[in-house]
Amino acid sequence: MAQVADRAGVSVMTVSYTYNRADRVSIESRNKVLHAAAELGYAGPDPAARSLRYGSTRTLGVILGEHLTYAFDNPQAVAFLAGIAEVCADRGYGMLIVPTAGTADDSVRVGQAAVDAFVIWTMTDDDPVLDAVSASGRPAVIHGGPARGGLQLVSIDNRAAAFAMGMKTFAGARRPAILSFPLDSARQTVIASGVDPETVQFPVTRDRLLGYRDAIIALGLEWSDVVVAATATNDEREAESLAEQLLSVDHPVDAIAAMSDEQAVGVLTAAATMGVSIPRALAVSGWDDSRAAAANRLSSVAQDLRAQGASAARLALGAQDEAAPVEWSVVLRSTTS
Amino acid sequence: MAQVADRAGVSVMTVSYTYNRADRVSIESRNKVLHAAAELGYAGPDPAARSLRYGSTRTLGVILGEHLTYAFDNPQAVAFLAGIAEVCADRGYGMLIVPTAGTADDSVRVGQAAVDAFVIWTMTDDDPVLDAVSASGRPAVIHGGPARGGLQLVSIDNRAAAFAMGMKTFAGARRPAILSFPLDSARQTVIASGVDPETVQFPVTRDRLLGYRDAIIALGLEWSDVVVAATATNDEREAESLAEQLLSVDHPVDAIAAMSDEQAVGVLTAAATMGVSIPRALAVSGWDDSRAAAANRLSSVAQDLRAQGASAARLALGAQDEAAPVEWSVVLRSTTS
DNA sequence: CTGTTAGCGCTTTCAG
DNA sequence: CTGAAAGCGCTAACAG
Repeated sequence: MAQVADRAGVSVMTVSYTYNRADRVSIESRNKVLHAAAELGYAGPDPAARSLRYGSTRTLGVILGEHLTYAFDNPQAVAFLAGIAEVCADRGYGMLIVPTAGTADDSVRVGQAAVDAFVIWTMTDDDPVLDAVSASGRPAVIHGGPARGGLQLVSIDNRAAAFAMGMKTFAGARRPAILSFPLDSARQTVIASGVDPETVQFPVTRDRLLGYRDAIIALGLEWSDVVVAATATNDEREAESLAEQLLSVDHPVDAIAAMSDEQAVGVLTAAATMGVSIPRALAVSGWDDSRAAAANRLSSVAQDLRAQGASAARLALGAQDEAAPVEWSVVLRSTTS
Repeated sequence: MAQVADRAGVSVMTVSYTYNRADRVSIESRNKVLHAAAELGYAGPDPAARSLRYGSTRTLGVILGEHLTYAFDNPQAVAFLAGIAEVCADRGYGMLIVPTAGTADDSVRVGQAAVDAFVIWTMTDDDPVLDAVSASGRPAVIHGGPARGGLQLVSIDNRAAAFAMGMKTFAGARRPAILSFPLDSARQTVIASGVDPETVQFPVTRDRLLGYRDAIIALGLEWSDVVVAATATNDEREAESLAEQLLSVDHPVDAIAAMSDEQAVGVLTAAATMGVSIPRALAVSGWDDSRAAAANRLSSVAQDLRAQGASAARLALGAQDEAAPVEWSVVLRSTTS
């Protein structure tokens, strides 16, 4: 900038004004500056220097709890990100994806991220990255959970929603089952019964299991009999194969509540293949009320992830008045009776 | 940092060393510093100040030519992003998504992005954002196109690949058609014949149309007879509905080359619904050789978008030796004869 | 092992 | 409308 000022025969302040307060500069000076800049290949004020001076980077950090590949594979996460992006674009903020690799460096990266605030996508309760975020002293909003002192939370009440949907899905069932997201960071495919929801590290998954358990108990069924099948990723085909297993035993399950529409559609495919009648012999419900849910006439829990992303971003960037609880609803179609 | 130094009774350099060259500091001083930092709630060196001092932000900028929602909806784009993220995570770089809104501000945002280099995902030839990138003087790698002086390019040879696949898909056909991505930024759904590929603004789409035309001509068919159906987005259902139209006329088309596997699967669904035999009455080919392609026994052009993302990121970040052309191949399954 | 000095490129403040 | 001075928080380079 000093060079440009020299060449244009003005002071640095005139150059600075030219880029920031065009109205404070005479057209004459302005032209001289722009000329000199063009000759020197100067493209405008250095963003890093500005950030230092302003004390703000005008950038929002986004931390994905899962490996980036999983995150992008997950339509819910993608909708959430799109909501964040919308707010960033709107306010002229950049959106910095902090790449986490599940190693100790992650915390370092969080500390070194040049951002004004963070939005965090679902992670485990004990993730050290959360400590790094707290330590950084920057505002942060977590989606899903875990709740954490000083960090704000944007989420539907997963437990209540799971309870509501569980009451519909499991109504009249004798052998209900749950198709779950992974129960721990090992992400192993498991089929088990009598799972203690409290041992699950992912807050969203835990809350949903708790809600389903509430429903099971309210319906007079025995939680310890309920089979929980957890997939490694949110994958339709994996869900299909698990569902086949659940349906091909002597006393097959007669209701499956899934944690995503992708999983639920996999269940429907398995049922179709095996000639199991829906919802007579098997009730099925999904989660998120995606296009796939509507297309398959699937009952599903509706929530607007995109709006939640936008809301989380606004909150992180300093909107105070947004503590309104997030809405959800149970959408009943023809896969539950 | 000065405050921490004061409180710890050392100089600022000792504080700086504590965070950057722990080995250059005695354990004693180190502890004093960390104590003081903890008391003051100091979380380590300010990233913005560092960027200024280092002359580098350790952040890679990513510019998506399409609206973010489309970009995230597109599995190819997502794979590409995952490849970039991988390299960033590996090198400790941040990944800044520059939100573009299709307005004049976009160029401003590019200029103000605090990044060392850019990776750009397919955009139109005349996008002003490209000028902003050039003007910023930072290294940039474009995926797909357009080629641009000074900017590097990572892409398969779309024209050659389309030619190769066209020769297989259209072989023996009498009424071939092409299911295309949008032909211009208006993104309108259109069905037309005799489309001039050169008028198409998106380089990737243009090159593929050129390649298909090469094949049509090589097979002795008439390009002006060939129907080009362009979808508004890369959507399976939209492709299905377009395919239904192409198949429900008096002389239905007998070969459809699509530009994505999602589109091609939509075509297969339409054919199944209408009882059209594949590949006897209708040959179909897709693009990208996704999991869906394998699952549907779909012939498809294979390319590794994730690897291309990684390669683009490395190139942007300064790898010199990577000018190797990107590989692709034609995978023939049972939807072509 | 620790400290001093200088300056990265910019903009706020205040004075013409 | 334009400019001079000061300093944002940090670290390279060089002493001690």
